[in-house]
This record gives sequence, C-alpha cells and structure tokens, in this order.
Amino acid sequence: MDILIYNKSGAPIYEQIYSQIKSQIISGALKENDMLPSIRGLAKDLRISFITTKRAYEELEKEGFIYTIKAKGCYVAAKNVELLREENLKKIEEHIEQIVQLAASCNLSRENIIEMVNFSLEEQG
Amino acid sequence: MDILIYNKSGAPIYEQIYSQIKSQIISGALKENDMLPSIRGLAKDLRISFITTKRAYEELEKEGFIYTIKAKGCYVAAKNVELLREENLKKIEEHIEQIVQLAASCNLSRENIIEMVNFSLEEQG
DNA sequence: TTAACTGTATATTGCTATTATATACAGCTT
DNA sequence: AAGCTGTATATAATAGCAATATACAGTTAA
Repeated sequence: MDILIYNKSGAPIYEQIYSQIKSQIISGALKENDMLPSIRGLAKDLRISFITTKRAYEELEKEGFIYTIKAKGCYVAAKNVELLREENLKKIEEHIEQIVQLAASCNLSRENIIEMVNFSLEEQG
Repeated sequence: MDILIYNKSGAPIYEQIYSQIKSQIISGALKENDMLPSIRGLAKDLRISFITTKRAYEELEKEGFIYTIKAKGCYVAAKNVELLREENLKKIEEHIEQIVQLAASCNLSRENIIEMVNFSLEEQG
C-alpha cells in the first residue's frame, strides 16, 4: 500500500489517506474484495494515531468505496461504477444549471462558457 | 432601513446585514447616492457593537456596492454592471472547478461535459 | 484458552479561523 | 465645543476541526 503524507500540503492527514486510497480503487490498483491494511498497521507505518487512519476509512465506507467486517478488516467494495457515475452526473447537472442562470444574468455567451470549461480542463490536465 | 437579525439563522450577524443591504441595492430599493444609516446608529438599533455593522459596510465597500466619506457617512455606489458580471464570473469558475473534479472521478470526457452544457443552454433558450 | 490481532466508542487536547467586541483616535458640521 | 461621522488597533470569546489516548469488544490461530 503506497501512501505518502506530505505535511506541507495543507490537506489534513486523514484526507490525504482517503483520497489516495480512493484513487487506487478507482484506478483499479485495488480490486474488489482486496483487503486494505489494518487501521492500526497503516497508522504504525505512517507514524500517526490509528484514529486518523480510522477516520479516512470511515469516509471511504460512507461513500461506499470499502466495507468493514468487525474484528476482521476492511475490504474494497464492489465497484458500483454506474452508481458513482450517476451521482456525479446529477451533481454536474446541478452545477451547470447554476452556471447557465448566472451566465444569463450577466450576458455571458455560450462560447464564453465553453471557453471557460476548456480552460479549466486544460489546467487540470 | 429594514434589517432583521435572526440569531438562529446560523449566519453571522455581519453577513446578515451585508446581504440584506446588498439585496436592497440590487433590487433598487436603495438607489445611487442614497445615504445608509450610520454604522453607529444602525448598531444601536440592532443592539450590537458598531464594529459589527462596520464590518458589514466594509464588505459592501470592498465589493463596490457602497462608498464611504470619512466623518460624513456611507452611500450607495453607482450600480456597476461590470461588478455584478465579475462576481458571477467568479461563481461560475467555482462551479466549473467542481464539475471538472467530478468529471475526472467518473471518467467523463470533455466532450460529454460540453454536450451537457450545450444541452442545458438550449433548454433554457 | 490465551495472546495478538482486528475494528469501535467516547472523551479530550490543541490549534486555527472567525466572530464580535471595547477603547482610543481623527475629521466634519452646527 | 458638542455631537455627530468613520478609522485603527488590540483583545476576548467561540466554534469547528484535526488528531489523539484510552478503554472496549469481537475474531483468529497457536
């Protein structure tokens, strides 16, 4: 399990753990039913409290990326790609609606909006 | 000057004052060069410290909605369409950032996003 | 069965950002 | 001069959050 903590990054530790594991699940590096490192083991490796790793795992579980069996361990959940996709699509649609309204109230053209989207996409890579 | 403070609302007092005055300016209830209540007078009415009303006015001035003449008072600024436009642009950028992040985490392509924007724009007319 | 592992629950510490404040100051008006 | 206006600085009080220790309870394997 490759997890790196950058103390300078500004992001809280539990969040760094959360997002790194999440990425590995989404990318497929971690597969369904793979066992995650125990919250205590990982905490020891990272030299932090296990409460912090626990918090990261809690988030992951709440979002449906992992599941937990008490006294046994935490495992990668079945990838419900469609679910994730639909949830995100709904959120994206809401954002777009907001954008369209804002754009209308200040005479921003369609081309301008698309430009902005493209720009932002290129920034992210 | 009608300003109501809801202590339960969760929003800080200075922000409630800020947004209520802002609304009145945007709606036209307060017109260009209208004098606002003095920060001390308003504070007295609302039974709060004048530092709090001052903060609300500071925000309004920073955003360009009012202007101040030392030792005289605060006045509604000329309605600046560009100002509103910039505010909206900022909000739109924030929405786009969110969208880009969401899209990345469910492998939604640039084309898909642009399609969605176009679709939404056509719906609105 | 016990030692060593797993996750859980509760309370607490420390820190940082924010809200709201008092007090002392300086300029305008009458 | 009295009484308004806004200004500047320093301070108190909160609230929220990150990270933690400690005590608990279930599983596994020697």
